[in-house]
Amino acid sequence: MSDAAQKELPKGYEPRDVEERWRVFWEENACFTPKPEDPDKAEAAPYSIVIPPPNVTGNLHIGHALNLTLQDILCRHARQLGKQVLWVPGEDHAGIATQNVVERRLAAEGKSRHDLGREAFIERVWQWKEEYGDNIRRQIRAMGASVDWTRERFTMDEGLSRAVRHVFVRLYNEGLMYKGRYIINWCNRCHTALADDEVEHSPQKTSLWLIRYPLEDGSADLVVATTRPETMLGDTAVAVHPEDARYARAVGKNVRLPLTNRLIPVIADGYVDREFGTGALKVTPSHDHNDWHLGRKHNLECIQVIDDKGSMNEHAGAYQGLSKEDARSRVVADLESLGLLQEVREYENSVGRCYRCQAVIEPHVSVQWFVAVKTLAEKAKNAVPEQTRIFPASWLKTYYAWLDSIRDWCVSRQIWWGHRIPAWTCDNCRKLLVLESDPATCPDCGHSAFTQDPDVLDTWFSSALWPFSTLGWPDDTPELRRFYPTSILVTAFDILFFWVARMMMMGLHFMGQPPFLHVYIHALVRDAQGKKMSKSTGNVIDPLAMIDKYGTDSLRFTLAVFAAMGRDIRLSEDRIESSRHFMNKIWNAARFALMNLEKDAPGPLDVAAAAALHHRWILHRLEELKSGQLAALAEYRFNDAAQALYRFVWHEFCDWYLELVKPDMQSESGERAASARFILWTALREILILLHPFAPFLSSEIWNVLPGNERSADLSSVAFPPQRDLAHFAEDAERMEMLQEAIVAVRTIRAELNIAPAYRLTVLIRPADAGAGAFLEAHRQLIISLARLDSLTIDPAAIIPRLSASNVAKGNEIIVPLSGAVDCAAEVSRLDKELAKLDKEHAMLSAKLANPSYRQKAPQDIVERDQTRVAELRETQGKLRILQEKFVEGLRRETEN
RNA sequence: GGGCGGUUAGCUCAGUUGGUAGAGCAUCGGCCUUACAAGCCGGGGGCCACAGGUUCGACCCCUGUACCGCCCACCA
Repeated sequence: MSDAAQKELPKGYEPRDVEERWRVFWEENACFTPKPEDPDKAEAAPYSIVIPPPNVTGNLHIGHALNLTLQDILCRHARQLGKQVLWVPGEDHAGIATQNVVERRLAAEGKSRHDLGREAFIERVWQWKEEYGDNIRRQIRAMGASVDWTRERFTMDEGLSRAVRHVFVRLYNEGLMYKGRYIINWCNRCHTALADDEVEHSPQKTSLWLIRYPLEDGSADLVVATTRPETMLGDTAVAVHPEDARYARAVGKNVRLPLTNRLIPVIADGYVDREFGTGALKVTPSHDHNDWHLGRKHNLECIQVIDDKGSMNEHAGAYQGLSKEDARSRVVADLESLGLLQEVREYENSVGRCYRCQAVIEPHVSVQWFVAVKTLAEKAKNAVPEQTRIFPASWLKTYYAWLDSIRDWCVSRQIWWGHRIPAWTCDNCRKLLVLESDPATCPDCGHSAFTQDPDVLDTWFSSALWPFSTLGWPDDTPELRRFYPTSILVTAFDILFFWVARMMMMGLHFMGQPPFLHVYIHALVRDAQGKKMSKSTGNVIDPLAMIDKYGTDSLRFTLAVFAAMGRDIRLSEDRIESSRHFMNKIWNAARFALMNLEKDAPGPLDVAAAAALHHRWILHRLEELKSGQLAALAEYRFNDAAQALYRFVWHEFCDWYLELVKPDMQSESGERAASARFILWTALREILILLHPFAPFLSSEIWNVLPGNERSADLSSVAFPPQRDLAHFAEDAERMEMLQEAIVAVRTIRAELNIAPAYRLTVLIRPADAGAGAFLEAHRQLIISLARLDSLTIDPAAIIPRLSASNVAKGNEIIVPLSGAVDCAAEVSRLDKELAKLDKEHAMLSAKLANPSYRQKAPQDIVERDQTRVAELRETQGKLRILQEKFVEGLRRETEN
């Protein structure tokens, strides 16, 4: 940091000037690039995280910012604890999403992907990726993420593609990957199959049509209820409940399907809900998931009437060529004219939509590749919580429930952008070959012409391998040996199933160990309406705008301080602004310290024997902060850690300690100033270290100019400050409160009686006892300085002047003689108010203590504490009343004279 | 239908093992006290959703109710 060499800080903190220099510094010095085989680090514990790879298509949104912030806090903290840390960055190719984006671009040029052809289209997507992958890289970098860029990965890069093929082939050979005909979720717009969890359900107003299906023998009509009349053309049965008396006679007979005149059987199945609709269900195995299962069970024919573009096909007879929407109206109209439409009811059901493009999903029967997940899911389930712990644990149930109800995973997608399925068919003998490398000759017939399966794999297939594929698997690499399993996965709950559960399955199956020891599931950052932000809806907030306006550290600190476990964050700009205030506060505290410190590091001094009270106090509090932070971060209580830091730095270090230290600095005594300098320097130094995981830029910048540090001092490599045993300061720290209360008492009188802050008061203190008197006497300078006094008399026998405002603090009577024009009524009512407050507390406590069972059953220390408090209150009230009476009397004599 | 979470100051939210509540912003009063007006000092403001229960004692534990939100499964 050569150009930041002047050991002086500008007046306000300007993040923009500072941040970029540090990003460059960290990269140029390879600060976050661990060497797994470094003998010096052999003793260090490994700590690793793989980044949840953002989509190449998107911009980083505020949710990513939260995700990155939390991971970075953990990584930087782990480095401070002496661990060898690897954080692997990377991006996801996001099959459907990316293809959609590029296709939209092509559409703007009036072209479709088919105009380009597969090769050229994929080339086009790669170009897009190069452009936008860089965008995301810049944004991760902007957040200050301490990732190892030398190990950046992309789900479609060569190594990961190899891992994907390897996994596919092994699963196939193990019988866990199979090709089968099945009903799947089909998106007409994306023109591909989707996995069950890629379908989002939302309510929709529609109608329930009641249609009459005449029995073949003409004895009666069966009335079925449906929300999709157009699919009736593909009906192959009508199902009723086996115990439904209304339909008992119809079971086993046939009905004549209207509009087609096909005969279809009436079957009985317990699946049918007698209460719903008419209790008779039309069964269309080709176009409904439940009907598909029913059809399989009853060996029903499967007639597909809607094609993969959403139009009626040749099996739809007269309706062929119509869109499914047009077919619906025509079918309904035709039924009505035939008198077969009994009723139309208003109805609301939920309709499945594509999670990428929101188009309505059509159940569709086709040949797809599936992963048999039963055994994999079982392993994933059993590994939690013994091998992998989930935070917060409330997600356990959800995790188990999902794995319990999981169905085979449809992994083939009919798009072009993605990992091509490594399966070939021999052009000659039709043999299917599943291989890691392209086949040369057919093992059966010796021919060498093959056709590769045109489909690609689900994006989440490669994502599932991420924790080990990024470390070099299937090769046996030093990274893999050192850093697998990873320490923790940090992610939002919305991809718990898509991603986390599948990583667990694949990691356990292929590595024999779970992919991570801990999973921390953080909040979702929601928009102003509390709605989930998503790339496809476009309601995202650009964290870069916040960074630009308030600085990265402010954004990071805000996200951390609100990251309470298990609760969503609704982010607003004024919160980020208040974090900026905090950053600036620290900056100025540092400026003050630097003004008072000398060029070289002060000291050394025996901290455990620190002389003055305020030094002992701040050091003691600092130790408490340190152990608090260690505990909080170990349990992922980011908000607790950040909040404790905030309170300590602002309200203890700045509000009190810096003020207390001012007189030291001006002191004649060189020794006193020297020890103050050392403690100030020590406290600031450690504050910066504690702050660093949360605000890496600001802390680094200040660290860099702190006396005693080299010009290129790198805070990111500085260890967490060793803890000191300062338990013997605890009593001093407590007595500090007496001082603070006395000072506040004077300030309150000043404020409420409207005495100018600049006016130097004369104050008398009648101490509670000899001990308090000696104590206050010993620290009279601090009181004079912080309460802005002219003179201070500490004397148990001090005469109370006629007109004087007063307060009682820990039994000490604080008396401020008044002169000149004073608002006397204000003082009387102030004391009234004060007394009323004490009365209330006194009444509450004495009622409690009057209860015999309380005195009997409550823990002794609690009872004693209350008793002490009551005695204290009584004493304070007594003194305050006397002081008030004296004041009133003084007033009266004034007026008499 | 199943599961999860929420209800605390005007707003947005914290609250570690039960000992009657805190922050930020907002608000009121006073201050350019030479680190910081992005600041300092002081004040006001809460039957902790409601009803029961356990307990000496409940924001906290248990049961139920109301409203809000999310996830999963979906009755055609």
